[in-house]
Amino acid sequence: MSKKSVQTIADIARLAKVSKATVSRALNDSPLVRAETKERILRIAREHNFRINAPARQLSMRQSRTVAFVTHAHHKDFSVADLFVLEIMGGIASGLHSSGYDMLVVQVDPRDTEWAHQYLDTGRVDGFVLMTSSRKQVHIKTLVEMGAPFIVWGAPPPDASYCSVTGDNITGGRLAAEHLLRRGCKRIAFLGGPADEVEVQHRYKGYRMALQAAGLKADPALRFHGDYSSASAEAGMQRLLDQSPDLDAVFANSDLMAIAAIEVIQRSGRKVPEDVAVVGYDDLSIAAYNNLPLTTIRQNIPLAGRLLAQNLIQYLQTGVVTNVTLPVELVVRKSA
Amino acid sequence: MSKKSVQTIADIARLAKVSKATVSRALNDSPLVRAETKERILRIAREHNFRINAPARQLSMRQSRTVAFVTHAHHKDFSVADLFVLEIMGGIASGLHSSGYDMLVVQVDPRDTEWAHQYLDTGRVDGFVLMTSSRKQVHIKTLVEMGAPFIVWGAPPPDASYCSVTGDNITGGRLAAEHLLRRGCKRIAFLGGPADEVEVQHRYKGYRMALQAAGLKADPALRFHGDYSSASAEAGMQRLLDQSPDLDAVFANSDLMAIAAIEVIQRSGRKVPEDVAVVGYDDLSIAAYNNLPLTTIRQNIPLAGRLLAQNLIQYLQTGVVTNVTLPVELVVRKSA
DNA sequence: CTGAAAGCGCTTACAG
DNA sequence: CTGAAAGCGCTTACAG
Repeated sequence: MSKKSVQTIADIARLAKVSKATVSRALNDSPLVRAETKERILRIAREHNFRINAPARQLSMRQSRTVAFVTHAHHKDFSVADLFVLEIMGGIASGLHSSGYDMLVVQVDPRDTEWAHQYLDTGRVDGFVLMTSSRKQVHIKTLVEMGAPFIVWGAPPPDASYCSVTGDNITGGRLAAEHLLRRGCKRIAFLGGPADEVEVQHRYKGYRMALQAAGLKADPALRFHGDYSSASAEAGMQRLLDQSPDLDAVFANSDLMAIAAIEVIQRSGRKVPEDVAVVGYDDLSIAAYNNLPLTTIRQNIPLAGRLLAQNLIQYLQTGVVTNVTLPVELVVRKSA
Repeated sequence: MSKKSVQTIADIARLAKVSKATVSRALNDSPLVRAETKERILRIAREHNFRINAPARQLSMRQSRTVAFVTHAHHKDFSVADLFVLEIMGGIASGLHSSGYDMLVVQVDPRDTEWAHQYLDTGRVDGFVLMTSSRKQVHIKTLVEMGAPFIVWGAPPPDASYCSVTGDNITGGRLAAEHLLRRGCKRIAFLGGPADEVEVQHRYKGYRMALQAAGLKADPALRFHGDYSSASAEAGMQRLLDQSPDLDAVFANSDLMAIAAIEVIQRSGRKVPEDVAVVGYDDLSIAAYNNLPLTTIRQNIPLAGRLLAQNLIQYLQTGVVTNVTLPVELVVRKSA
């Protein structure tokens, strides 16, 4: 109601006594317009609170400057199990925002194969950022075949031709095990995520390397793979304890798994970290807040989010494929 | 690359030997087109994997079918303190999705007053959903003055002319206190959120009503207001314990506050729930996962999210203003 | 440096 | 029920 008269570049053009083309150029800071003309136009636009129409611009330029953050909740609804998603999403949103991009969040049904088309072919988004949970091979394959621009959080296969950012999982596994060894632990269990994930394999590799360097070898009986859920961690921890009552440490593949493991350990009458030391992974905010603050491997999640955003945008604009590995660090608190 | 030939309704029109207008009508399921014509067009569109161009449609219809979820992280980045936001966001996204709307997440700087214009005046979104944290009076005022369509989570002032959905806070407070009274507690502390929030006032009112009905009166020394953060809850709980060492129960205004309170209580050498019973609020997923599972007042958060979406869309389409109050329920677990 | 004109891909009065 | 045409508000060759 305030400014019904000045809504389009045509209005500005009229006021500035130039053509729409010139207004458009001025607004886009084109070098093709004389400095004073540009200034005058910009001033008028500002005075009248002019805002360029996004859909018109998108239609004309054939790009949306919008990126879809694709995810699906672990269960039906988002819960604390999706805390990682929340934390990284903040970083992604902020990274996109600082480059003038918007973030659409799309929750896909894991069985849906049309979602990418639904968003890309309609011109609603320019690209996707995928989380580990939505990073099924079939999805990646579809995206690659479509020629869809995307970036994934997580380790790519060696021959991957798409963008990714991932933590340094080998070092992460090594750091966790080394810390535990330094504490004097000898029977260190590996409470892992899914065995078929590269990340998990890398963490195991780092863990094994550390053990070997200490003259120990990885005992298969001390290895368990869950799915990152608390439930799987509880079951796994129980099983490890039953099979190997002498274990004196656990390296869990996520903070949530570590928290669940600690409960099981405590319920068994053992003390953490005295009887069994536990190190987690991720350093989610909850790790520090936990009843027993977690010793864990920090992945710099907000930074990871920002890099996902930046590198996807760079890919969109230049076609450059980047694969970045983020350093991780050990954060010592109370659980080990 | 697969279908360079069939990208627009003009292509479909050519194939179906009708006009673009007819294709458009068929695609929009207009009653103005004969059933068989419609079917034929739809079939052709499907066969060629046609997807309508969103920006063109948005430009033409002057609406984006996109809604902004506006929030700002408690701290710089999202953390477990924003779990409520994550959980409700899931509901909102799913509610929007089922009506064919998309969700943009926009993180606003609390000092920014331009954000609404930036998204609405540019035609990027049709409306906003605001969380309590972004629901500052100044923002609401701006939105109302702009005539911006929006809905807020939280209790509106009695004379509000905008949409809202909120929990039944009076009943929530009453239920919590009644449960504690039923357990035999007599000295029940109120560990509240900000004193100036209607929600908090309502919860206090319900709490006071329950006490009065039991012949007790609310002791001001047992009342503390924080800001929902763990830190404020810790400080508050400590103070309450110092001032009133005889307290035997706490009604915390969020699950996160309850969890923090429990820690302080336990550190003081008291047992929960034996010495001090604690009830939380919200029933976030973390309430059940907590080391000591929380007795709490459940707000059906996913449902709340879905209603926020639905009612905003209804407002966008019909102008009908709704204010819904969601029932709450007591969930008894271990902490009280 | 600037403008006239075409084009982006839809929708929707208007006319039949 | 169907179509021709105008219009949504931008951008960008093209010509000067």
